[in-house]
Amino acid sequence: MKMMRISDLARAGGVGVETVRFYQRKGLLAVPRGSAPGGRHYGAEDLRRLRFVRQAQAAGFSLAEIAELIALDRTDDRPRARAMARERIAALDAQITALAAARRSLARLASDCARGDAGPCPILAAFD
Amino acid sequence: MKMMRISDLARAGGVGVETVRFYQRKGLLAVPRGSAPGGRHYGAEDLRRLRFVRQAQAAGFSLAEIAELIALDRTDDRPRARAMARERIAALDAQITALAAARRSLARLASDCARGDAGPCPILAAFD
DNA sequence: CTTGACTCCGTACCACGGTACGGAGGCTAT
DNA sequence: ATAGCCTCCGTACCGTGGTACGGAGTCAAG
Repeated sequence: MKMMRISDLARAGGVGVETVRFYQRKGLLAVPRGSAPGGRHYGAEDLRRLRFVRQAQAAGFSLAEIAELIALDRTDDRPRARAMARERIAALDAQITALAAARRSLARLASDCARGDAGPCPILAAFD
Repeated sequence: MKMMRISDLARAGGVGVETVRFYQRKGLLAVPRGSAPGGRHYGAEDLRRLRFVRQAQAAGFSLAEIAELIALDRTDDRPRARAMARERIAALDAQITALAAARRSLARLASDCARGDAGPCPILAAFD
């Protein structure tokens, strides 16, 4: 687990080395202790953070918001954390609803455009 | 309905004039017949297209894919239309599943970080 | 002690989806 | 007929989230 180099961290997190460095610049990941050049580079905590960033992104947070969440974690600012979670949940609900509606429209489109069907394949009317 | 100017079309479609022009450049919207400068500019068909673009975007299609869909509509290419719809549905299913999972994690986070609660508010562990 | 693999660091570049700006010209009302 | 608002058109710029590149340094193995 210890003595990970940046390339190991990147691989473990499922991203590229350049992406790790990009996250470091954005303040999402700590840059390894300036000294200790030959010793440890990254540890379990860094991987935890990297995974958090990816998951939070999947939840729809922007990198700026994720930076804020990390700061909140350090300061243990519960009210703000709660607020951000609630806001995001509301946005997620709206998004899920919209995607489900789009899915229904597309399913209808796919069946209307069935191979060899004589009826119309009204792509432009798909979302009416 | 007739004699819409670009600003009317934009308003009706819920976008800015510059966005309409951007879509025209991308081939998503027809640019008004070069002649007839004082006469009609845009009609119901243009608004239909504009609305289609926005809905298709909401369904997760990129603008390039939307351009392809419009071309498919003109050529009535059913197999391809079906394939694109099916592909998008699969992506949508994956995305909806991921968002629902994220939603659950956030709901747990929000309740764990309840105001005044003495327990931990483990933001970084939210997605474990 | 040189080669190769790796690090750090800065800068530049990319795709996507817009958004803004400035100039030339046209329509309409005063 | 001139002001004001609109159109068209090209070009430039923006934020987001990366991705690539080139140089300088370090480290271990051959």
